[in-house]
Amino acid sequence: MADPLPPVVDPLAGLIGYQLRRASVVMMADLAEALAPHGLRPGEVTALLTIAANPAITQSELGRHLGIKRANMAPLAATLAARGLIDRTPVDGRSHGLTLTAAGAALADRARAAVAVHEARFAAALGDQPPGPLIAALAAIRAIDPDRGE
Amino acid sequence: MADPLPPVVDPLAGLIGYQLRRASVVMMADLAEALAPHGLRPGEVTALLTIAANPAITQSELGRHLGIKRANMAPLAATLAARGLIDRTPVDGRSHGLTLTAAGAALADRARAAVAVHEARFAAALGDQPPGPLIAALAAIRAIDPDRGE
DNA sequence: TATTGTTATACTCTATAACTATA
DNA sequence: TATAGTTATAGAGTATAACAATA
Repeated sequence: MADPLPPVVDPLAGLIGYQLRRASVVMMADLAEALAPHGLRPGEVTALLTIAANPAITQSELGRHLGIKRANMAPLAATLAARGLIDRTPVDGRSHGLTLTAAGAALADRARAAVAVHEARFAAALGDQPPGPLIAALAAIRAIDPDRGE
Repeated sequence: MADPLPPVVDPLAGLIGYQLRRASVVMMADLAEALAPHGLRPGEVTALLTIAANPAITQSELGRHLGIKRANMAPLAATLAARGLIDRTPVDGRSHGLTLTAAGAALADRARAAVAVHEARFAAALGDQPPGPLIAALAAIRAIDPDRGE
């Protein structure tokens, strides 16, 4: 009979960075699928939900908070405005305050619900483990370079 | 005096997916910096270290294991071969077995050391928490869609 | 002088589709 | 019919540089 194939030896299994990256790819792909029916992508939802919680936040504040550079924030905000989801009103001569429109608030509500279902699926995968320590560990890793992405 | 700026409210802080993504970006950027002096990128190192641990592994096996599609594995393997880091020897008429050259093994050793230093910096950020539960949680998340990336 | 917003551009990673050759 | 490898191509996300307008 045929020799059983030797299993692949995985020298990366114990690496935090590797497992972090693989888990992130899986979860982002699942989130993208969950949001697609709403016509939204992950980055657009983080913007919508943060604007909902911070009316009149400026583009640069939003970008700093989400780790999105100004150069990449501009087309994102322009897209949301063109779709009638946010209003951009000048706060001074150079800053725009971002606020959800009624349509944007309604879509944010639907997106928030979709995100909650998606999150619950993954939280369940942790089994007995509560998500708190995981989130704390991830926040600690992020804090090593909090300015990454600004 | 000026009003203190109201702090930004973060509705995403409790989301596993968001923290996972942000932590992954920070850690991948740091890894890329740690590997740049060796002329390697993160994806190339995962390939080198996995080939080192699995001599004569085929491209498709390697890609399945690392979550890299065949279409993206081809140029990666071609680059490593062109740099003299791996040998590609036919196992049958259609598969290539990948093995490190002496230069590839030497570079893999240096890369492994650089990765260990990088990993230790991040493990230290966890403070009292041992990395085991974090890695287990990340592996559980990945297991929700283990075929992602094949 | 520093900040905000914008545009242009490039690089990396990931993805699908189509093709050839071989099992 | 399925698998291995390749090529071409497209879509996101992230990055820098340069610019105009404003603080």
